[in-house]
Amino acid sequence: MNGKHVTKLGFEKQAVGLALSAAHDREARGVSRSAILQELRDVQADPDAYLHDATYAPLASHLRAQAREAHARRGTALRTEPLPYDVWGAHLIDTAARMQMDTAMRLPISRAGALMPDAHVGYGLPIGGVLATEDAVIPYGVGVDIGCSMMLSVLPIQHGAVKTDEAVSLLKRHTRFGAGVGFERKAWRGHPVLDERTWQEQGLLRHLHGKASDQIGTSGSGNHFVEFGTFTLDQADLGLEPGTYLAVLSHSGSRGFGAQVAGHYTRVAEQLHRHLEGPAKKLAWLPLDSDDGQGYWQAMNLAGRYALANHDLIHARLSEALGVKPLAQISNSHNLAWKQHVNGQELIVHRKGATPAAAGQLGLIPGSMADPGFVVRGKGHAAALESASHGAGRQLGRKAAQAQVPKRDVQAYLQDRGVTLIGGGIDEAPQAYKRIEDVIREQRDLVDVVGRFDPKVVRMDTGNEDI
DNA sequence: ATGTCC
Repeated sequence: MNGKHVTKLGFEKQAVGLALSAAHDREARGVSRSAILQELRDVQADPDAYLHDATYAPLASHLRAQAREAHARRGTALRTEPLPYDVWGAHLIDTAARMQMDTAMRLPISRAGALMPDAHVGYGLPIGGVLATEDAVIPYGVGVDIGCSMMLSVLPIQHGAVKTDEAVSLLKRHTRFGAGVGFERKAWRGHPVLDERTWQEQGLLRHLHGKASDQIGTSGSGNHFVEFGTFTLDQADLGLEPGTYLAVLSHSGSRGFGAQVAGHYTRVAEQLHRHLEGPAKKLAWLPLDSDDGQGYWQAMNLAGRYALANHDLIHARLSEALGVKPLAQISNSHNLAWKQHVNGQELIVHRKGATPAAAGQLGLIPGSMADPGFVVRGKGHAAALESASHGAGRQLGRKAAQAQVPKRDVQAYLQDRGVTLIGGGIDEAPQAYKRIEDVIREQRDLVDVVGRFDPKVVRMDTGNEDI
């Protein structure tokens, strides 16, 4: 037996050496050449069956790894030209975000996409990007804050019946903000999501259950907030009479748990796609039918449910402190991937900072710390992959905002609108965001406005510089 | 977005 016999069977690279070494082993045991060649063909045909074989295990395990890599690289070259996609509010979107979306539309797994009017640059896929892929999921197509979401509770309380001081005190007592933060032991409350069996189904999830439990019911940093405000309905909807109500609006995500899930699977995806370079590097994907693809899908969906559980507890604590039950509650995730039929085909639709807006579907689109947010109803626009913006979108990056926006301008903006702010930073200044009215106007074909929320008392994490 | 490297 020599290398020629083995390469003739189709073994490549390191597999040649491993096959040869196994063959010599069998020869030494007196097995005939033709029998050995048949054994090698059998291992080749079904490596899984030989993973524990005394002679062929190393070869079998290597063949399996080769097959996985080949599977991951299947059709791996980028298209020369991006697939066409529609853009809403193009004049509000900078070139860099458009270029990121172009790169995403060149991936071999991409089938359709759209850019929302709040779009701006992110890692990999731009924020405000919607991307449909076939049989593959991109961790950075969902983003770091997996399951980041909104929730609104409309309360059976006259607006104005809760004074500013009381609202400030309620927010300080019943919400917690910031990286690594959880409720203190005596104030901690659990949630059924923490009892799901899913946590036991992956090593990574078992490992992160403690952190998730510590941080449940809290808000993060950056653009996350919890606020009291007035909710105005011009006509009866949501089971409510027209009028102005006291309401709570929150923006929160999956905290450290989701961030670590994102980090882990992004590394796995990048390892699988070492050939991806430049702007495409962060768009590395996982085949959905691979162990890692399934693992990400399971962890991502758990992070989505966990993020909504955080909102549940935020709203439960505040409602209970006021001694009321919400009249209506609305929520939606805007950083997640869904299985969705697109032109009759089931695809994976990534929304990274985009609100699901199927026909009739309710959603929440916030403005900024001192600008209105809107309850919207989707119109199911096919070219937008049934999506809308997730907010106003950044106009200035965090650093640019710190450098350009004077603190007194932010204070004046807040004062003009009668907004009281706890925490917050210049990087979250209203002046750093696009005008929400412009963004809503650009997507009138994607959503109808149902009602309007005006923030009055806002709590955020403390930014780099307080306002 | 995240105790910004499992």
